[in-house]
Formats: sequence, structure tokens, C-alpha cells
Amino acid sequence: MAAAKPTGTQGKRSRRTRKAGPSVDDKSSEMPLSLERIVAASVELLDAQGVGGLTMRRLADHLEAGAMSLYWHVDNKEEVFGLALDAVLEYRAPQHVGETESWRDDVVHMLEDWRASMLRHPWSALLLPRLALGPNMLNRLELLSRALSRAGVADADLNAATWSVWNHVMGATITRGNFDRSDDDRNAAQIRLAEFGERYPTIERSRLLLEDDWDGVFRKGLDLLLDGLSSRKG
Amino acid sequence: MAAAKPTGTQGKRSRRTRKAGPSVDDKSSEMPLSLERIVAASVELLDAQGVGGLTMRRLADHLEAGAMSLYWHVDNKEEVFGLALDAVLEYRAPQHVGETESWRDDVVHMLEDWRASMLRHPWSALLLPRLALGPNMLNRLELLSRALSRAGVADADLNAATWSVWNHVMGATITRGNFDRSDDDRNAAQIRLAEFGERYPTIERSRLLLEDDWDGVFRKGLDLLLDGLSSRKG
DNA sequence: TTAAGACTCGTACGACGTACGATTAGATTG
DNA sequence: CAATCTAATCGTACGTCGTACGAGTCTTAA
Repeated sequence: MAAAKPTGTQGKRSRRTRKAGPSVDDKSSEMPLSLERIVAASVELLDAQGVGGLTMRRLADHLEAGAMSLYWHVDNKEEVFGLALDAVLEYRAPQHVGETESWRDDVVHMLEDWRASMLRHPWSALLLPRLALGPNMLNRLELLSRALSRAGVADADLNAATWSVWNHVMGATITRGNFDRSDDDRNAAQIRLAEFGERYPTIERSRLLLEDDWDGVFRKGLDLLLDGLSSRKG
Repeated sequence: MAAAKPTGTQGKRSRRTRKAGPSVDDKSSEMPLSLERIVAASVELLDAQGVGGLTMRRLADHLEAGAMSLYWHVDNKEEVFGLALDAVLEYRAPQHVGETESWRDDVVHMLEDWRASMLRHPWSALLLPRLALGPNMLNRLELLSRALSRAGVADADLNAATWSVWNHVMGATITRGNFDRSDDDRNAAQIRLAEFGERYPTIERSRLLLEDDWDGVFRKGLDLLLDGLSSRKG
């Protein structure tokens, strides 16, 4: 069963760096493919055309390469998605990293940056549920967990606390993305709500579906969580 | 622009109910298609084969119909996904609906049922980010919002509170789904974590990725939110 | 009889992911 | 120098997908 598949051990490591000759940008300058270029082009394409707009053929075209050439650097399309998502989630924490500043500021800064990154690339929310944790995701998890620990959360509660805050960002991002369609749709939804009369009185009255201060909603929910966590120090 | 498209006004409403003749189950008993049957078959197929396993042709085969026949009842594949998701999210609240019981029990019951429904159909988490709110989703939003209002949350905070709790369920479900792969994967992930040594010390030490009490995590986060909400009555 | 829906479905088109193998270029070895 | 090896590229082709189109059938009503 594991006979004719050289997959897995292949490629991935190596570059080429083109021995800097006299004319770096010759007329037929064909940069070689590389994971970096592929990932960068993927993000561009996703930004421009959305999830459905990324196809291996189009991606190769943007790189002025043959479609099948991509497969030397990448196992399959899912991997491209994974790399693009993680690429967009890079985070460099401000330098005063640890002690002096309040843990809470650190957490809030990182999470708001995270959410902002994902809203800048709306396709990312669609990919979230089906992709594993890349290094940048792990890095954010690490920072979050460390900050909460530093905040005094007991070890026994640390994982639950970390996941709860994490889930808040995931949920808020996805919910927000769902409402990012045109205002027309939102109005239509609210009107349809009114049509169905008494079935949904509360969310009709509170205009829940017309919410537009998503930043505020995010921040309020986050405060709720962090307040709760900091009042239960271990 | 809106010229040659009869779409939207067509079909959807009507049944047939087969004039109950002498033999209801004749030998060539071909039940007519219907939205209900299509949705039911979709859920079956999704349960059995996952998101990638649902194709219009396979769906039609399961219904012993031609592939294109589906399109009289449904506009496109996305609509099938939407209907399947909403179908799986139906909720009938226990009958004592309102006054006597604690609002908190109502909320917890509904949310745990929600989460359980989605975990029973793992494909649902993948669809969440890209689908609009169906009637069953709206119903759950309504119940949630109403309970929180009844709990004393001020009108000004009601939407933020509702979305925060909502987001918690969304995030928890998706996170959980991401870790539903085999234990092998999880162990591999944790080991890879150890390999990368000092980059992720906290989540390595706390074995965050090996979490297996997801019910507990969900419940703790929810309690955190509800505690916060009930202590800020308006 | 005729006409009008309501409903079914065979055929076909353009796109997709990617298996396979041929090809080329650079480095390594004799 | 020639021979060999490996990294990398890519053209062709296969199977599958969503669905446009239009021709069919069956039911009902005038």
C-alpha cells in the first residue's frame, strides 16, 4: 500500500538564490518558484477573488509558471490554503513583551490584531474551520496562554480559559464575516424577520441583525471574559 | 440585467400527496421529489461521507432521480448546504418555556443541545462560516436573546450579550471540530510542539493541544460569560 | 381537444484537481 | 571531457464536478 508514493520526503527544503550575475533583471527574467512566492501569490489571489477564485491554474498563471509545477512545492490545494491562512496570521508582539505592562493590554492587543487581520482577509474566516494550526496560530495560542497564566489563572483552569478566549475570537470573526455581505442583504433579512411577525419578536425589536458596531460587541464580550478570569485568580 | 431569469419565483410550494390508491407501495413505487426528501437525503449523505461527499449527482442517485431534477426544487448546491445545516439545528424548547424555571437553565439547555447537534454532524461546523441564518438558527437566536433579556440584561447591552454567547458556541464548536481528527494527529501535534522546543513552552507544558474534556471547557467558558452577564443587570 | 402549468431528466459544456511521464538544467563524479 | 544524478518544470490527459438548456411527461382545467 505504501509502495509507489515518494510523497512527503520530497522537496520543500532548498532555495536557489540565483548567483547574482551582472544583470539581475534580465529581459527574460523568470524567477524560480518557491514556497514563499506561492504563498504570497495565493494571498493576493484570495484577497482579490475570494476562496472560489483560487485555483491551481490561476495561481500558476499569476506566477508565470505551469500549473503542475506547483505540485513540486506543495502536496495539494488544501496545503496552499493552510499556508495562506497561517501567513496572514503572523504576529510580532510589541517589544516590551512581558513584565512591566499589564497582561490585559497584551492580550487585548494581540486579539484585536488577530481579529483585524482576519477581517482584512475575509476568506480567512471560511478556512478557519477546516485547517490545522500553523506556526503563527500556535504562536498566538502560546502568547495568549502565557499571558493568562501570568494574570494569575490557576494551572487547572488555564486550558479552559485559553480556549474560551480563543473561541471568542473565532466566533466573533466568523459571525462578523457572515454579516459582511451587502447592507441590502441585512435589511432584507430584518424585513423578512418583520414579515414572519411574532416568531422572532425579541431580535426584531432589538434589531439584532442590523448590528453595526461589531468592534464594540467584540470588545464587550472580551471584557466580560477577562473580567471573569481576573476575578478568579488561583 | 434582470431579464431572462425566471429564478426565484419558481416552484418550492406544492406537494402532491399521491391520491391514496389501492396499493400505496406498488412495485414501481417512485416517490416524487420534494424539498423535504432532498434535505433529508442531504443530511444522510453528509453524515456518511462528509462535505466533499455531497455531490448533486450522488444526491440524486440516493433519491433515485435524475441529477437535474433537483434543480427544480433548489437553486444551486449552496442552497442544499444551507437547508441541510438548518435542518440539523431544529430545536424544540421544553414546555415549561418561560416563567417558573431559571432563565439560566433555559439558556444552558438550548446551547448544549445546539452544540451537541453540531457535534453529531461534524460537517456542520465547516458550513457555519459561509451560510446565512435559516429559520432554526433565528429561532435559537430569539430564544437566547429573550432569555438574556429576561435575565435582566439592559436593552443597551442586549445585542452585545447575545452575540457574545452566540460566538462562544460557534467558536467552541469549530475548535472542537478541528481536534476531532484521530488521536494520532493530536499526539503528533504535541510531539512536534516539543520538537520546536522553546517556542511554545506554555502550551506544551499545559498540554493544551491534548485537551479532551471539551464539554468541560465549553461549560466553564459559558459559566464565565453568564456569570458576568447576570452580575451586570440593568 | 387544447392549453397551461408542474415536474423530470438526458446531454453537453467548461472548469476543476491532479496522476503521469517527458524534459531540462545544474551539480557531481568518473 | 562524458556519464550520471538530482532538482525542478510543465504538457497532456483523465475523471469529476456544477449546472445551462431544452425536450420530454403527467396533471389539471376550460
